[in-house]
Amino acid sequence: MKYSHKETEAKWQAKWDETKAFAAKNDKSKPKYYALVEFPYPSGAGLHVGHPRPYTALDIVSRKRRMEGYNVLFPMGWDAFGLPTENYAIKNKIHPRLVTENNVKRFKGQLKALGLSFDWDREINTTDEKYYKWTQWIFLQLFKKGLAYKKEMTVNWCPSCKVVLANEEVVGGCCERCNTTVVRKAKSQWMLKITEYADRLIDDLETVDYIERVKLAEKNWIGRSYGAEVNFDTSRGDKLKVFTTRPDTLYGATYMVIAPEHPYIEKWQDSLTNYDEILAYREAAAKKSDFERTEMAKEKTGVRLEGVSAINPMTGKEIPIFVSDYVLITYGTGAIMAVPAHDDRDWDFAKVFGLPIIEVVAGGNVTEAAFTDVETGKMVNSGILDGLEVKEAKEKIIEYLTEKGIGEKKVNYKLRDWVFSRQRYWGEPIPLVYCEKCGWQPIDEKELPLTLPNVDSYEPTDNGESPLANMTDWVNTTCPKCGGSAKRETDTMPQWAGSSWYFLRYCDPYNEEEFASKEALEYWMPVDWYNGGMEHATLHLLYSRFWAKALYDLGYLRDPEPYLKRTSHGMILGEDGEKMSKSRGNVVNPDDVINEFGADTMRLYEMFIGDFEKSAPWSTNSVKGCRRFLDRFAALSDKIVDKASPAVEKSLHKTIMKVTSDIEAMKFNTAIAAMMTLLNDIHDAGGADRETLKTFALLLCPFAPHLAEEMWESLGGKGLASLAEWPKFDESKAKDDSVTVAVSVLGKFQGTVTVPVGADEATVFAEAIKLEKVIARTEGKEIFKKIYIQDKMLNILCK
RNA sequence: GCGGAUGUGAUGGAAUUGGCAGACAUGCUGGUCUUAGAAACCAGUGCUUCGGCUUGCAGGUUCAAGUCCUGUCAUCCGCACCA
Repeated sequence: MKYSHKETEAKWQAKWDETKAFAAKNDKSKPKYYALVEFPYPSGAGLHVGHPRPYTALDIVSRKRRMEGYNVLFPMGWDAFGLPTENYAIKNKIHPRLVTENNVKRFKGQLKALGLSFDWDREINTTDEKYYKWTQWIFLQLFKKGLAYKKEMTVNWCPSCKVVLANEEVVGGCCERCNTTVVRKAKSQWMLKITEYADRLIDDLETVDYIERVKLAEKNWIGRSYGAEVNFDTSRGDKLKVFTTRPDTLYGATYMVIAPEHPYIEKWQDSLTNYDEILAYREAAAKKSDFERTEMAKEKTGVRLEGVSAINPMTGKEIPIFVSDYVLITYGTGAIMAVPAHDDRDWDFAKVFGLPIIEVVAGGNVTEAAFTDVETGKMVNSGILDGLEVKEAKEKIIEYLTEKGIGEKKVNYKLRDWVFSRQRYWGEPIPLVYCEKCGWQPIDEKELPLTLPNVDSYEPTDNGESPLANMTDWVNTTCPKCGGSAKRETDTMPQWAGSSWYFLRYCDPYNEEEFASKEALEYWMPVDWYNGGMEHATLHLLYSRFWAKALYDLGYLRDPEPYLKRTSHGMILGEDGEKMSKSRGNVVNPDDVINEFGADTMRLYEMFIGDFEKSAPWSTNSVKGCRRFLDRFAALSDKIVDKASPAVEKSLHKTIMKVTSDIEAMKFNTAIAAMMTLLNDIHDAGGADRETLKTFALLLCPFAPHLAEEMWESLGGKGLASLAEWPKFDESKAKDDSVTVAVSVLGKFQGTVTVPVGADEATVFAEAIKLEKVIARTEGKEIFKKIYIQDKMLNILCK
């Protein structure tokens, strides 16, 4: 059989489409399997060779599941709201909807060319009104549940995009999208209370099968830490509250620090003799971006509050209070007790300001550096805690503080609430109106979707309002509660909104009454296997788990976790080993590869390139190797013999075993290597029988489906290979009858002997002692021990 | 600084529980075919002074270490004053 990838691919893609071979049926008699890949943002650049890697991997899993008899849901859609489209639209004066349409068309064509077995009948698009109706609806449920609130806050502001960015969108102090340095700006924003779910987002990780690094990334991002809140009396007669994870070191607190934005600065104004100096420091801190602020981390700065001091509750000593930007207003209480002997930052600060460093945990040398070890030290200079270990001291002091009413146990998180407002056009309108009398009111759910009006210009206004703010017709409305005049919210939702629940919509994509029917959700959810980028572990993954939990709490979902299993793929790098980028000029275009070598080769190579979880550089030469394999496979149809040799039969069963288990373990590269070995074996044997080749075609089908179908058909296979039964192996046929056993003398390898499988030590030894090298090594020596691992090795010890 | 990962031939990478390091592929060398090239096919391919030596480096545990332990170096990624 001559292999022409263009013909073969066109033929089978058409056939799959016609027969709707991969449509997920609502057939509840079969066990379901929901495989999910992250839906792409349809950018103008088209598909990138990085995209097909995760898609092909889960396509392989999905195809195998279908062949194993599962009812498989493997859907695809478009996460199409977002900044690049809007920026492109502004620049080229095209409506973002049109830009999106074109990009989707391009992406879809490219994905189809890869022969991915998506159920295109369930395609969704986050910018579709019928879709974002439900994004808005879910937002309203969150609002009604008290999970959305408006807050005046300093936000990350990108002066170029003129948009507020979430912390997660700020990379190295710069806008994730345009790389402009981000500044801080006060703005009233809609926030979602993801922090209310912090504990559950951590604790429920125990119930799911995520790869460890994803769990760790989420845990670190949420950053839960246990400690205590302690109230310090001040000379003003009020109390200054701090959070600390080291209450055990309380005796060593020799000063306190508050954040520049701390409200007590105003409160204490009349007592502060250097108020102007403090205000000047605050202003200087506010001008710095977060990035500059951390850049300055090496040098500690600050100003002492003259006129107010605090009392260490354990020592009774008066201690000074400082304002310094190394304390953040957004974490804990915005104030700390400083223990320079046992905290690096406090130590640095104390050195700059000549503050006392009092050791309270023995074990280090606090004149040299802070001693922060919590495992080995013993408490000293600590009154009631003396002699205790750190852990014991922590418990005892918290008990004491609680009893005296000075403090209490407290848990804190690094996770912040989610800034949910964007001053942009191309996003879901937030379905709320503001009434002078009634405050913020949700619009009537019957009015959903609240659609994006057409505007003349998509550019944000200079004062940072969304372009929608200029649409007075749209903005002015009536209050759903009192009927009086009211104004719509003109901010839109962030790109993360649509992707926070899309996996639910796939279950029932055309439902106009609900975001998905309970029935569909209960059949398909949760997602059985979700693969996606590592970069989403702390963003999309966390957000969508949060929404799923909120919907669960509201009774819309049966399970509190949306994904049973989460895996992550490595990046595909350029041939030079660097990240692919236009500026480096090392981008490989998938269209070219498909055109020259075919989709099957592309798929195979993407999987053969290396360990799925690790990044790997592209190599055009290696692509050829995959094509060569397919050519040689196709040529097998000319090498049909009546009966396969025993060697081929054994190789076949070994390969079925290997491919079957490797797919489950995401070891696609070794699965392919196993099939290459089978091909070599058949080749060496001069061919194989029809049934062996048919089985081979089925094994290859998830990886290179077009050629596999062609082969299957030419060998007389019935129906589609893609829907045939997954091959079974016979373990007894995969077993070897004889095995080579390695022989060592004193741990050094000397040679091998071939013995029947399961041979005992005496048999192996009898053969081994005939080896020349073994004779030379053991001659005239006393053999005092033999170590034999059945079927593997024999080690002879002599002296 | 903290957290995570990775170091194996010329290259991408294989190698359950410690048990023949280098599967599979690329590249390279030689050959067959061809006027020639490409393709295809066949043979070879870690290094070696032929004793041996080899999984970043240095130790250790073990009959046996790429794999376990200690230390160290390098690279990549993420977070970044989170008290």
